[in-house]
Order: sequence, then C-alpha cells, then structure tokens
Amino acid sequence: MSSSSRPEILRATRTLIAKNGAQVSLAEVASEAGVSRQAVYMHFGSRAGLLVALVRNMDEEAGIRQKLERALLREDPVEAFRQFVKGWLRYAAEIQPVASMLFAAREIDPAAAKAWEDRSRELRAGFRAATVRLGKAGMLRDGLSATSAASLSWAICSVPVVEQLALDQEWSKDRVARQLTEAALSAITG
Amino acid sequence: MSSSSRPEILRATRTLIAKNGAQVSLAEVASEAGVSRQAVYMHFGSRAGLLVALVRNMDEEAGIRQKLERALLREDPVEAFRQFVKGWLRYAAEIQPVASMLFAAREIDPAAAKAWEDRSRELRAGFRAATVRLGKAGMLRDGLSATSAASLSWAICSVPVVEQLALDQEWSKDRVARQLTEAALSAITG
DNA sequence: GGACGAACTTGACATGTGACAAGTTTACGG
DNA sequence: CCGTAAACTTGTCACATGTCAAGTTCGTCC
Repeated sequence: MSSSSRPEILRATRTLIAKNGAQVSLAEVASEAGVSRQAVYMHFGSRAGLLVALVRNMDEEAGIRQKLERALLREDPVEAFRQFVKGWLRYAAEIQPVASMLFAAREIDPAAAKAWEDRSRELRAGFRAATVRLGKAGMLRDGLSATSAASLSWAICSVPVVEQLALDQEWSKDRVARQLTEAALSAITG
Repeated sequence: MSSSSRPEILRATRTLIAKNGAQVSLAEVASEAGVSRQAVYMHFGSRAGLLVALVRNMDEEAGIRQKLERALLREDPVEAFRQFVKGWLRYAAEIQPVASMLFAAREIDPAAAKAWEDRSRELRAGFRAATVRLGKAGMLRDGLSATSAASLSWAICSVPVVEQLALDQEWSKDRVARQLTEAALSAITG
C-alpha cells in the first residue's frame, strides 16, 4: 500500500464542507473518502487535526506564503503593507468557512487552539515585517511600536472580522479586502 | 413551586465557566445547580440557548445598554463615538469567555447563530448612531456611508478581535480598549 | 518466499448533546 | 379538598467524538 488515503480524506472533507458547511461528521467524511472512520483518526488524530491539515493544504495549494512574501518586496513601505494585507484578506475570504470552523473548535480543543496560535504567529510575523518598514519610515502612530502595530492590524484583518463584514454588509470579497486594508492602514499610521 | 431554578442554573453556569473555561458539560452545570440535566433543557433548550441567556443576563446585570446610551449623549460626535466604543470594549473584555463560547457555538448551532446575529444587530445600531453623527459633522472618510462605517467599526471592535489582542500582546483590558478605540476612529474618519 | 511493518479495517466502549415519554411534586383556583 | 397545570425528575434512545484492541492486507527487504 504505497499510496496513502490522506489526500483523499482531505478532498472529501473539502467537498462536504463546501456542500454542507460545518455540519459534517467524521463518519460522513470517511464514507465520502471511501475509508473507515478510524482511518481519519489515524491520519489526523481528531476533528481539529483534520481541519488544521486542511487549512495547511489549502495554504500550499494557493501558494499564499509566496504571494505574501512577494508583496513585501515592494519598495514603498505603504504599498508593501497594502499589497500584503490585501493579499491576505482576499485569501482569508476564500478559506473563511474552514478557518471559522477551526477558530470555533479552538474553544474546546486545546490542539486546535495551539494550531490556530501557530498560524496566527506566522501571519503576524508577516504583518510585522510590513509594520517594521512603516516604522523605519516614521509612519507609525505615536506610541505604537512595530510589534504592537502588527498585532493590531493582524487582529483587525483576522478571519472572524472578514466573516462578520461579509455577513453584515453583503459586501463582495474584494470590497471587504479594500475597506479593511484602508482601515488597518489608518489605524496604525498617523 | 413558585420559585424557578432558572437563575440558579445561570449562576452555576457562570461559576463553572469561570473555573473551567469552555470545558463545561450540561451535566456538570445541572449538578452544580442542584437540578437534573433535563431541567437545563427545559429552561434553555440547548447549550447555545443557555449561553445566550447567560450573555443577556450579564448584559442586564452590568446595565451595559444604559451605559452605552449615555455615552451617545455627548455633544461632540468624536467624544460620543470614543466613549461608546470604549464602554463597549471594556465590557466586551469582561464577557469575552462567554461571548467566545457563543461565537463558537454559532458554527454548528443555527439557534446560536441567530442569537449572535440579533445581538450584533443591536450593537451595530449603537455604532451606527455614533457614525451617523460623525457623518453629519462631515468627518467620515470619503466613500464611507454611516452604515458602512458602523459595520466596519463594529467588526473591528468585535469580541474575537478583543480576544485575539488580549492573547497576542498580553495587553491589559484597558490598553486593548484604548488602542482599538483609536484604531476604529482612524479607520472610519479621514 | 517468508518475516516485518505500515496502512487500514472491524468492533467495542466511554462520554457528551439533544430528544422523547412517563412519572412526581407543588402551588393555586374553584 | 380536589383537579389542573407548571416545574421538575427518571429513564431511555439516537448520534457524534474519541479511544482501545485485535485483526487483515499489502509492499518491501533480506
């Protein structure tokens, strides 16, 4: 058995979440993937583990990391920040259903909490790279360090906010991305 | 049986959440309240129903609605917005554990989703009262209606953001409130 | 070709949520 | 004092998550 059913399980999960939203049981996933329920536990340990793996999988498929790193190469620090944030927000809107499930699972599952924490830290590091450059250009608000500005802008642009806005205003993903980008920029610059 | 055990169940829930966080089963709650598990279902219908009732209960106890309405009485629209938002944020930090549980429950429980939605609408109306006045004073950013500004600032000041920042930065509740207030204000004004 | 190990299956069990049915207690109005 | 209705109990069931144990089926290495 050289081929693992892991990718098949991930595919099945995505299909079912796309179809049914959060109401997806692991038994359904297993059935859709054509494996036993236990196989899911073998590969992913828990529901949260499956969601974490799914997010990572989507990250890689979208090449989001490279895209965001490329955004940071811009010379103008403001443009670098804008492109970075906009890139993240557009992607955030896409993964929102899965990310929200993970965010919710975090409440009761310590493993999910840790996974979310790790992911947050990574992204915050990206935001920080952008805010450090804004700081060097003397553009951050008084009393705001690059680190604090990174936390602040990251929190403002996090998945729950994107979700909330999408529901509230029925804005397009693009409109949400544009509005939040400008909001984050004004929030941390003078 | 003139006295209902409803308040007792709410009290027990609060106690247990304060002690154990989100890992609280309804059986534990019932036991702590000295009633049967079914009694909890009689009064609140579901786990989500219990959380909704608990949040409403805390709202009333804190008199948050009156406090926020009072903030809106300020003459200066900027000060009214600041006081309103700061008032909300300080309270949000207090109810954060319960509110986060409700937010998470929303993913799988339609009743929780609706309850959250209702609550959001109420608060957004408050934000809107503040942004309308900013709009009349010509202080909103170009292309931003009072309604959009309300959604935006409300999303930026929502419970998950408060939670994220508190975790990220280990800022005090007050510091989170101050930073987010200024962030929201800059985000919607020119 | 036979032993070994990884991937996977079947089956069982513990715990939590939520629904349902059939009782019991208690206050209260007639 | 009796009947009724609300509040509550006990007991049971379906279903989801997560864990454990004992198989089976492969490919692979010697």
